[in-house]
Amino acid sequence: MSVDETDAVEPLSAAGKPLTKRGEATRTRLLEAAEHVFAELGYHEASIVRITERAGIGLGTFYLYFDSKQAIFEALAIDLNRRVRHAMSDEMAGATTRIEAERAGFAGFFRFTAEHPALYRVVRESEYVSPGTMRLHYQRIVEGYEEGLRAAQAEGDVDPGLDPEVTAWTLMGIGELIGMRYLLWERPEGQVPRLPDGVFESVMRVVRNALAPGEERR
Amino acid sequence: MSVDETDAVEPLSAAGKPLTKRGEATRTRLLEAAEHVFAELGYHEASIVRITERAGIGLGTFYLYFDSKQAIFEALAIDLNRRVRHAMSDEMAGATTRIEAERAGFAGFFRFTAEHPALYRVVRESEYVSPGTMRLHYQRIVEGYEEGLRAAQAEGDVDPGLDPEVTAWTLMGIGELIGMRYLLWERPEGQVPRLPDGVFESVMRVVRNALAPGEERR
DNA sequence: CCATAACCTGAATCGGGTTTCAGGTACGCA
DNA sequence: TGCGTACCTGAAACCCGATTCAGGTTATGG
Repeated sequence: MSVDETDAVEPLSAAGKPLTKRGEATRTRLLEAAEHVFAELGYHEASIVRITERAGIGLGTFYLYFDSKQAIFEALAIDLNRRVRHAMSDEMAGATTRIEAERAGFAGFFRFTAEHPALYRVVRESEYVSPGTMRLHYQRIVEGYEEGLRAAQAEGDVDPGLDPEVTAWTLMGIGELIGMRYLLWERPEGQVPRLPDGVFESVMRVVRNALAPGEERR
Repeated sequence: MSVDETDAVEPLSAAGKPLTKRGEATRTRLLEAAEHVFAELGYHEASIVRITERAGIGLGTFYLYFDSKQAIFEALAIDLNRRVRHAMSDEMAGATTRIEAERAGFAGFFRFTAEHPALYRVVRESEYVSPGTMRLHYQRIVEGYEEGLRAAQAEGDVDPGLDPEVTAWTLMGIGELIGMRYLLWERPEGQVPRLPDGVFESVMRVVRNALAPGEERR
């Protein structure tokens, strides 16, 4: 699951110039503020003023770092995408079988979702704000997934009759709706939620069934 | 799968008065126009003027039928929800085994999605416009689903180790992302798209694997 | 300790869309 | 054919926030 290739990160100003330490810090504060504000209010209710206020920065300063409201939204979406993919692949690092990898990947995804509800809010809303960005998000996740499934099929870990691309999309769909239902809808006042163990195990059972080759089942 | 109980439909004006034939027709034209306009532009880009123009109706008339832009959006979301559930349950009517029912339900869902891309656009965006409406949508679908799975477990058609609620959400997730990817992203210029057979069969294989009790697999 | 880049500021401009309102128009029943 | 009810209309009032701009402030290295 090649996560790093895609992600060259060098912070630039709106004009495309490289930034000094100070500038970079300001840019980061804007992105952090944007994560909270967009997550709380959604794109249209959110305003630049709120973002800059939360960042403790003057309104005009915003435009030194981003061309527009849409631009910071896209930057944030891409940043969240990079971070969730890293969260997943970090977690999967030690896995030996495919099902172990799936379990770890899902765990990483759910953990990240719990800690960063903005992921959902921003990615799902990007469909309306910046469709290309949304596609990028899903495609980047599916890519690695598909690759992993194909390899696991070669190993005999996964039902060889499954189409890796389609299967990758189904698995992503499972993660998406389960996360939405059990992590975003039931959010204990101000706490980071946790997927109930029973739910996680149930999901993994569905996934195991779906992928298992031959007749194994427990 | 009790679809009808939920759906009492009697068209009212914004003031809550019942409507004559003429009024009802106007209301319907507004909803139809809204379906297209919201699907094409999304909530915020869409404007009342565009909706009324498309409906061939004066701007002011709009407010005789709906309190606000948000109100027609919600009405449309609820209408689409009702229609997609009917599409699914109609298709499932003849099925005898659970897997047949799943196949039929998915087919109905995909057909409806292909014909009414507004379903996705509106339901997914309702998360930002009217969160309660979105939850209603998913919950209403899951409800019937869960019930069906429980019954199928009793019949021995479905792995008894699965949690019906969680499983219902995973299946809905599968449908959602597959529909998005293969029906909304690849939309032949102005034609109603169709899920490639290969994709449909692959999805059904995942579903069959996921639900199958014991060791059967083909 | 000065020069010069890099960075910061927020009042004012500007554009756009929802909603209201004051006044018509069509339909159907006596 | 007259009259009340239900329906229709679009110009203008109103609200709101993204973006610009003319001019400060801070850091750094010579």
